[in-house]
Amino acid sequence: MLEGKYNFKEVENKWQKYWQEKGIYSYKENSNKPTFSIDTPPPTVSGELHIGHIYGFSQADMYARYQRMLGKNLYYPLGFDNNGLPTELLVEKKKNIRAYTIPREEFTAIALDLVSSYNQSYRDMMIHTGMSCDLNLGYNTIDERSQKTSQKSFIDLAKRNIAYRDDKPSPWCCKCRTSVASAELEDKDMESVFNYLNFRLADGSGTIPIATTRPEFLPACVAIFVNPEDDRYKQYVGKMVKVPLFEDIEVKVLTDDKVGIDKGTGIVMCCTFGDQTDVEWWKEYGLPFKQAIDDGGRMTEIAGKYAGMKIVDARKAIIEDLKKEGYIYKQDAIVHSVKVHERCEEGIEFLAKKQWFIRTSTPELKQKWIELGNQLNWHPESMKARYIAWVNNLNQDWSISRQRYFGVPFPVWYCKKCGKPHFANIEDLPVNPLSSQYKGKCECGGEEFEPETDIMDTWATSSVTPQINCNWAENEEECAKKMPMDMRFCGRDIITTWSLRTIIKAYYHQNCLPWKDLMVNGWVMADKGVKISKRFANSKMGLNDLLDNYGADVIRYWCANGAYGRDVLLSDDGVKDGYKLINKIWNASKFVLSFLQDYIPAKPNKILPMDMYIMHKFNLAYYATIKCYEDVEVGYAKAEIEKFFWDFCDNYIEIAKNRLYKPEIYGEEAKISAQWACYNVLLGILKLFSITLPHITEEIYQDYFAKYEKDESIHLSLLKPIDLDKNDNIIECGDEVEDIVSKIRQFKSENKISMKTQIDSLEITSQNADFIKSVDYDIKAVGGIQNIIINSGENNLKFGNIILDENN
RNA sequence: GGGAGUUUAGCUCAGUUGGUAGAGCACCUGCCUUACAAGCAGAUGGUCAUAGGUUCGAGUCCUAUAACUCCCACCA
Repeated sequence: MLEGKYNFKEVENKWQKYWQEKGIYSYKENSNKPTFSIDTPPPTVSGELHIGHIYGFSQADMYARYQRMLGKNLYYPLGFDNNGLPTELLVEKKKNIRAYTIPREEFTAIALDLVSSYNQSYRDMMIHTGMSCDLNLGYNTIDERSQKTSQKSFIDLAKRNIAYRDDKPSPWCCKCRTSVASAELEDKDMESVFNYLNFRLADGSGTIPIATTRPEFLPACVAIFVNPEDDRYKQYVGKMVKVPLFEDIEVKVLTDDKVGIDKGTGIVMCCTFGDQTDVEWWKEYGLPFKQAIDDGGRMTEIAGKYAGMKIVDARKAIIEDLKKEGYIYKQDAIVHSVKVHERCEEGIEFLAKKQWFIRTSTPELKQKWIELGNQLNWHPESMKARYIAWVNNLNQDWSISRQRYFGVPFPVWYCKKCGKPHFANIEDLPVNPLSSQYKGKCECGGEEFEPETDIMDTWATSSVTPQINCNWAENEEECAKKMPMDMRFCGRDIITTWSLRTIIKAYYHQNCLPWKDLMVNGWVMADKGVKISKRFANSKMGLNDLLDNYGADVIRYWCANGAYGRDVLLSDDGVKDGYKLINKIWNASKFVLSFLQDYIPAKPNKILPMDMYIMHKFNLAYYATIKCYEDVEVGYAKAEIEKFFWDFCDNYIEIAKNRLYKPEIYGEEAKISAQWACYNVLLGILKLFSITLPHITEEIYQDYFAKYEKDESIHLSLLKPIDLDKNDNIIECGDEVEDIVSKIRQFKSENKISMKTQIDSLEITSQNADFIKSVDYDIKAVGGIQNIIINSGENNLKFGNIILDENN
């Protein structure tokens, strides 16, 4: 029997253990139930989980629980993304080491060790927040199965010439010492200086003005551009110009309409490579290649006396010298936005290095991605527009190689003689080319091979999670049967990366969609415009504190907030809201069940009108709630059942309790009727609430209902409406009774008297006089009315005298 | 510059196919009522960002404008 105050800590802990021990959420391999498979996004192991993760996960978990309670067998794994740069950076930070300074095996060992302790804490947190994934189905993106899948994917694509190797210039982070994909870049406003330089014409006939923020690129200057329409500079086109400080370099003045006439001086220097435009010009005009900056962000040999300096130091020194030599005629301080690497916020450079790319950006392919995007069910629908817009703007192939250490190696060796790549056998995967040899000969006769030292970007693995889940690496037939998976959820920030790339891989490998439905959740904002992130992990709003102060059910209640896909502002007040509901559920259940202790549920011969009414009203709420879940609107669903629940407490229980308390007055039959209604409605409410609030509902279910309902857990029970005969007017009539009760309360409130104060008479005129007559005992009891007179006619109430208690 | 989103009560947000503006919180007035004062009952509060248009009728549809947010492009 439920007693005392609700102790969420004890209760949540108890059932979390029970669910794990009993395997309540386990996937049943040989079940005859239909499977519902979820491609859970493996959270990136890069620090602490925060409320932002839980927000997206718990909303998806609610949809998963809904599917489970429709009788489906859930394939609902929880993987972890723990390879690649984010994890490597975490290891470097936590262990205070730099990956490139120690042997790779050593670093990997340290990383694996750290990763496993983080996995454990992530898993625990998922359990503590009431997630219903099957932890036995998990994977790590660094484990053997994932590596095998990623490598197989790579070999498959490379052999079909969909993956290719090229040394086209691509974004490079000098701090992380690796190439990065353009999708991993962010804009950041930086203070800088616009330097106006006079370049001298080679024929000594004068100077031309050029403005630059990056004078350290002068040694890599390969051309000068003006706009062909710019009359000011027409006479210089085709002339040679000496590069300041590097006078023996002479470059030609060319024209291109990408040059903005009113930007800077209207004359641009093209260097290899200051930015994306330089790359394009270099390609288009076949300009020479000069590398001024190395992997680590230092000046190269060609920078002469500046060689070896860091970029910023070289810039300072060069500006000094330019001033000394009289090249600078003006300097303007500006703030401009520059591309930075999202992981470390360091400005990126463009370096030409051999990288592996996957073809994604031809017009035909883009058309395909859009077609596939249109076949996918997006929740909410509006998120599709972001995807389509992104695909339309795709202009670069996807670079997948990274010059880092902790990740999936490329299973490839290059012939030392001709450079041709040779791939590992699929059966041998996973393979690390650094620790194994290529066994074979090259067509050119070469017998010596060089292993690839790069690793794959984390996205190259994260984009094959459906294939990992569906066992593609081991059994292609099984995978073909299982794909597309039913559902995937992710944050709106990774529509462009994770979703698109997973769609691309599924298309290339299985020629189908990776999933049927995609749920895209919004962000938790710490403040207007500030996304919550790991920085907030240890704040008052950190997960541990929230769990400690409020418990998982309250947090989940908060997560089921409003329209799906919207951002939400985190505030203490907002989180508190759920506490009230939990408390109410506890008290109402405790109260109702106290009248059901000696009751054995069975349909009674006679069901009283208001009892019939509340069951019909529950069914209405039931269907409304189900409709919301069908629409993947977990917040609306919660709101629907919650609305009904408060109505049930404040109106129905108030009516029923008189009959439950006093069978000697109202009769045993009236009590049994109310018990039947209470049993069914409370059970129904708990089941629907169990999706949002898995702990308190399980506690109440196990305390009372389990012995009759026989399900091992409320979470394995089936959602269903109460079995009732059709009854057309019951809702209208019952609502009118509630309305009359409400008016009685209003009357008492206006007269500032207690609700229990008696009124000697009430004259009710109603269009449903017969129904009102049939429940007059309920109205009398709940309203404290001594005599009721009921007439047929236009709805109206006439109150008699208030009977004042002389003791007051 | 291109695209997407947002703008409704003091705050956080709902508002389906056009038909009398809603909830929770806060505030105010009452109520110890044999589950719950973390409760109950009731009241106050809105030119639905602005300006036009379509319509018998617009928070909702159309056009324009403004502010904020995000994505992309540009950032010499």
